[in-house]
Amino acid sequence: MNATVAQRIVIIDDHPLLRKGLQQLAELSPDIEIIGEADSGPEGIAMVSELEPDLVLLDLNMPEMNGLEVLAQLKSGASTSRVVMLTVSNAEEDVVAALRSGADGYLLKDMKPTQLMQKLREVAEGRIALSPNVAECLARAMQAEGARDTASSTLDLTERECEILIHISEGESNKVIARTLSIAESTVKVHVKHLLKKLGLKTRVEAAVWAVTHKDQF
Amino acid sequence: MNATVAQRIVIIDDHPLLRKGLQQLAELSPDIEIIGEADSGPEGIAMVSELEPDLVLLDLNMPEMNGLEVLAQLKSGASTSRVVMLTVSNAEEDVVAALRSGADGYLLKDMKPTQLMQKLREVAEGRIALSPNVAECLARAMQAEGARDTASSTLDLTERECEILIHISEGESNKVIARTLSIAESTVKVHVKHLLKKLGLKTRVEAAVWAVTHKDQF
DNA sequence: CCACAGCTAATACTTTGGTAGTAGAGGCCA
DNA sequence: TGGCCTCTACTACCAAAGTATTAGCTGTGG
Repeated sequence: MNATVAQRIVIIDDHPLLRKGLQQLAELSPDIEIIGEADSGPEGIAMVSELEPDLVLLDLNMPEMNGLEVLAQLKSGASTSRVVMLTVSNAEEDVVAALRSGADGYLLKDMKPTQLMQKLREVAEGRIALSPNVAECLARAMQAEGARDTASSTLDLTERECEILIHISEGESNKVIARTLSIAESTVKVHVKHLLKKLGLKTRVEAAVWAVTHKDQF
Repeated sequence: MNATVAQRIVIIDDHPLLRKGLQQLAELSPDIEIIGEADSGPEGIAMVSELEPDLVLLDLNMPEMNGLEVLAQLKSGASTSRVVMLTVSNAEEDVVAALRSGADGYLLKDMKPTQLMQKLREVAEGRIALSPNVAECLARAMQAEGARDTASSTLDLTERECEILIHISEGESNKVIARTLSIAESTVKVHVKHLLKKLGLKTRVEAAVWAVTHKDQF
């Protein structure tokens, strides 16, 4: 293949210790060369646009700027670098979000060093690198998504309904909601009835629980 | 001081990369020697009882066996090793729990290597090592604790009340709860009234929200 | 201009929730 | 044994929630 030239890699990770570990590992692999390290998102983005590495290893959990944001910026910019997430989180949401945002791989930090190097070589060949667990995780996410599509799909609450749903989730009664919004209680009831129908629920208690567990997505 | 002999250290952490980083670091410090590595709690406990290191570096988030459990076992056993948590989490609860369980330090993995080494030397001198942020975190925890003592303090729901609270948080009506528990609706009402009083709430909606946000702690 | 969607409001009615007080059965502990 | 707690259950009453129907007022878009 194209193993004649070493892969040029940039690491974006706020953990110096982990960066040291990767460096040491790279020294043992002639086909892999670490040409830059950044310990924050913004710094990493700058470095990537300057060095144009073949591969970016990107941590998900960083202070200041989230890894997913960094990923989005890298992928929306002019860079042609491939980006592999290297993180401790194998939470479904993170995996799915990363891949949706165009990540070229998702590896967990608890991999064995030799496995990790192997995966990086696979990425160089154009493949998508996934830790073993992550594949399973993806499968579950797909299942969950399927279930969701059959059930809900209609999350088109009006502004007013959203507003009232929030008040419900704070334990307020129709009367109180009416007072704080300066409308009649009967009006609040109408909105409540509508939002219950739209969410496929039967009582405000279910609505409250739904609201707190699905916080941001409505 | 007693810097004539190198500190003998055991690392318990499931991240090989991080262990490599620490090793490399230790090679540069003549007064620190890593005599063992374990990538799981049980393995680590066995290793500590065998090697009797001066210091144990212990990760908090590990599969199989939680770092706090490992800490508890180490501290309850015959070992005289000092134990320092080395982790990514600076969540208040974790810090507080670790120190309560007898940890001799709490360091974050995003420390600079030189700082880390310095902290380890401090531990050797009998001091408690804390990452800068952690101290602030502790202060907040203490404040929160004070507030809690004045406000709640009475989380002594009976088994039945807990059970019913869970059903409420799943949106079930008193009637349904009664049927599934095979008791009268009037009895359910009694339990609901009691748990509302104990939690200082007014409606089942508030109770439902409280339950989902405080999930495990009741 | 008309149709449509969203917000408003009212009335009337049923169901559910929450409070208060009383009370019996069983377990636990001093 | 007597006191205390938990779980059970009832009655009666009032407040809150939810349903159904009707309807006026806006603004947007075909």
